Amino acid sequence: MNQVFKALNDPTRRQILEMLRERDMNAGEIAECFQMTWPSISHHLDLLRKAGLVDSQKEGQFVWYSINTSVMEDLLKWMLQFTRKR
Amino acid sequence: MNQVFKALNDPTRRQILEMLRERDMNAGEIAECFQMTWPSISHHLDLLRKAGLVDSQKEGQFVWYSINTSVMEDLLKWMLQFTRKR
DNA sequence: AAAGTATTTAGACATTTGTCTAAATAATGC
DNA sequence: GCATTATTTAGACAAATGTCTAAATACTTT
Repeated sequence: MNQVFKALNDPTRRQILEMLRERDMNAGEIAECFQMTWPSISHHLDLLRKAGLVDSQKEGQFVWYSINTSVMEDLLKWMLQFTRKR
Repeated sequence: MNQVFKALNDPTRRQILEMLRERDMNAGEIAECFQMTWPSISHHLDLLRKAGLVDSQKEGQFVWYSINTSVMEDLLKWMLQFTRKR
């Protein structure tokens, strides 16, 4: 869970998640959406993947990224404890 | 929203929130639950307060902290977008 | 096999973060 | 008013983080 919170604690990574919510994207497409070098984006994707928030799959020269909502659902459960009555 | 994610990105602060979910506590009570100096806990409480996740109220020499779930609900909304079908 | 495209790895560097100690502020009780 | 208790502020410091440039890896096309 620690890794999930860590991964979400960056605006670039959260934006990547929001983009992947719409459709799967390859690393290059993602990088082009930001004014940041490819290695930086690659690093962000790595953190998201390690946190289990995205999956990656190599297809030819491209690496496709997709969102993995199951971890997000775990986080949701953690958060729900605060909104329910004590 | 940035501040909220920042505040949640620390195990001590998350534990404080979980404790405050059960009951309001003063700063000293909270500090005693951790093997950490009071100034460190005070700093964590400050970040939680600035993120809007807790409220504080002075009463005599004590400062009472309580959880504020409205910000947590905003976060919940952000998160729900990922679990719903695209 | 050589050149080109897509992506990651390695290493450096400045900034941010979490913790500490020491000192300051504020309320209470003698 | 002085000592005691509760809490915060200030300042220092090591560790973690986000970004960059340069180089490496892997696949494709010629």
